[in-house]
Amino acid sequence: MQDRTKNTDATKRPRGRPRAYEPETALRHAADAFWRSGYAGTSLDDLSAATGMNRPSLRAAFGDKHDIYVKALSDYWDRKFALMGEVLAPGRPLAETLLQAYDAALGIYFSGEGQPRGCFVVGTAVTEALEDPVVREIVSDGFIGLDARFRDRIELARAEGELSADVDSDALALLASATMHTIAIRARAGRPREELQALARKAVAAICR
Amino acid sequence: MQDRTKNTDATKRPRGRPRAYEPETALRHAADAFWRSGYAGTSLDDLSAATGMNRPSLRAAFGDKHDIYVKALSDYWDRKFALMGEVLAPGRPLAETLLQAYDAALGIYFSGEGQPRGCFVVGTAVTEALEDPVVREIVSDGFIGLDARFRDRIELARAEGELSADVDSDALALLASATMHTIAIRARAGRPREELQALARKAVAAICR
DNA sequence: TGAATTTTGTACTTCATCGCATAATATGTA
DNA sequence: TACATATTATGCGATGAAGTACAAAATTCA
Repeated sequence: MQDRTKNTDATKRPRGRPRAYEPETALRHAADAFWRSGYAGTSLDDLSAATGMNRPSLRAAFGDKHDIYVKALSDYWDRKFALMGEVLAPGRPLAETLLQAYDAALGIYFSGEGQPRGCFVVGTAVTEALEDPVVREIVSDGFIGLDARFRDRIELARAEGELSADVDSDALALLASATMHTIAIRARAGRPREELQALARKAVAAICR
Repeated sequence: MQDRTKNTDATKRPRGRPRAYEPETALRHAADAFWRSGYAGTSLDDLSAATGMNRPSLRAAFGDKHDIYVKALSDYWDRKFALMGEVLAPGRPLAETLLQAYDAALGIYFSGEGQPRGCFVVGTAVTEALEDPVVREIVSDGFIGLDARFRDRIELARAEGELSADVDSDALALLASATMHTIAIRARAGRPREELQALARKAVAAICR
């Protein structure tokens, strides 16, 4: 048997000096920094301060600034899609479902400590997408994916007779995505949460009319 | 009479060495640089290269980087509002009017040499709006102004019987703005112009249904 | 106890960025 | 022609940013 005096955990530790951070929470803190100031507006020192890691550790763990950003961006999409997957599940009226989707999004857009921050993608990645092919593809694929989720859910409502049979599910899905985008933009532009909730209600009513 | 041998223009020139640039075109070129790389991603050297002016001249003419950006942003809104004012004028069917509004917007979003660039506000200012109160207010005011233009035009169509009397003009205006925003975002994310034109057609059909 | 291993922390180098000081240039005015 | 004026052009200094080399620290393994 092996000696385990120094390792009280059940999990087997790797060999050298243990990490002083959890990779997932560190990446989350790095994302917070990017979320605040954007990609170009965030320095490695900012990331270092946000994560509590020094620059060499940051590099060893996640790569350079661009690598860190791409990881944070992908992680954001993952969480957003997971959330939307839950919220858009069938079983409730379409209007209620859409409203909850926007409410869930607002929960993310106003998740900053003290101040709102909008959508990570719309607020930071869209700016970089023009000159950064990697970011551009991640952003583009995400938007298309969200369109598809909305379309599937709306098409379901149409098939079940909740919407008139002659509506265009694609068109309504685009309006649903557009509403998400406009909320994301306005949140970062400082519009208050209640105003955006009211906007969502009006938009949903118009889409489901 | 004064001697005018050196001044062939009819306009009275100021006293010292003449400027080597036109302020308006220089500001436009500076805006192009910001439009490409965003506020934080653009250096004074970039602006210098884009305008052909050296840094001291830039500063003397427009102030520091932030001043230049704010001037470019305000100028962009001015031109966009002028364009929307023309396009949203009454006299044609609402659907045709909205379609032309999106077409005009696409004309701006694809006005870059060779490559698309999206909306200056959505693509660059929204990122800064979070931490820059001056930018935030300009952005927010602009969005609210565009909402109002759309609402007025839609309300006119409703009052004239073009839309059913029980539609909510505010709600439809929000969808019209949202459609503009989603087009702006997607253009910067690299979606082709034809796709966005098709999107606009579907959105307009759904809004005016 | 000591070697091996992995991470941390400090510091150094290089380059970019910004503001400003100063000289050169091009005009109008006397 | 000389001078005043306003701009352009060059360059310096301080600061920030990014990458990396190297020693110190904390752990596992023999």
